Amino acid sequence: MTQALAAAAPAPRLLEAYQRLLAAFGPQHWWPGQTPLEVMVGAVLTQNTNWGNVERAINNLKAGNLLSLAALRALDLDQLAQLIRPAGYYNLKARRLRNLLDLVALRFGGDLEALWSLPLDQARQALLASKGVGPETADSILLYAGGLPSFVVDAYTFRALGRHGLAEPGLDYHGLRALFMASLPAQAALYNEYHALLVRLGKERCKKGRPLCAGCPLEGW
DNA sequence: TGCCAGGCCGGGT
DNA sequence: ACCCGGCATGGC
Repeated sequence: MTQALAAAAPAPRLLEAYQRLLAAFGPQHWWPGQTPLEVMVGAVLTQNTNWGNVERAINNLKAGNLLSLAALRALDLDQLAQLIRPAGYYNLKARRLRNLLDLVALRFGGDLEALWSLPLDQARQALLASKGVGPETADSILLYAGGLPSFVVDAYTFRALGRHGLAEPGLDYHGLRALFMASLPAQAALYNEYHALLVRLGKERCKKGRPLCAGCPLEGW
């Protein structure tokens, strides 16, 4: 009974974990990007890639005044690839960006509000239909560009929840996302901060470079 | 110097 | 249903 309850009721722990992280690290002010389009571009560019490299790529686009739907779609694939080269996987990501930009232009008439206005599941499916947009990229776009309450799961989330026993092992992306969304009120501001805090936690390293630091906000709890 | 970073896809078992 | 290789740059 006690065990069943503990396994079936992670909600209070997930909320308390959030409160601890927020108390320890403070607000993270995500996403680091000013416009919805910039956030979308960044979401693709940051796939398996350090954010510092993404910033270089985005700065290239900004420097050319290219950070608009029309300007980006006017580039040919090789030009785009060279501009985003610092972000790595640049040929691949140029195609992925093009797919996504085409989706916005052709299916939504270039109006992102038309995308955000859909029911969450439909907006998510629309993004996932774009080749190169997987679950994390889709949820990042929905949450950080669209302001919709779609929880973002990433590698840090898996590690943190596993390490601290906050979710049963073996949950996949969908399972973990569903757990968060069932455990927390559906508030974009909360999801925004929580994911950012989990990334912050993941980036924390003790001085020896090991993944678990003394003084971790979730340590021994 | 090697390893890693806010994934995703396609092909093979 | 998993498992794996490919994709690429820059920082530590």
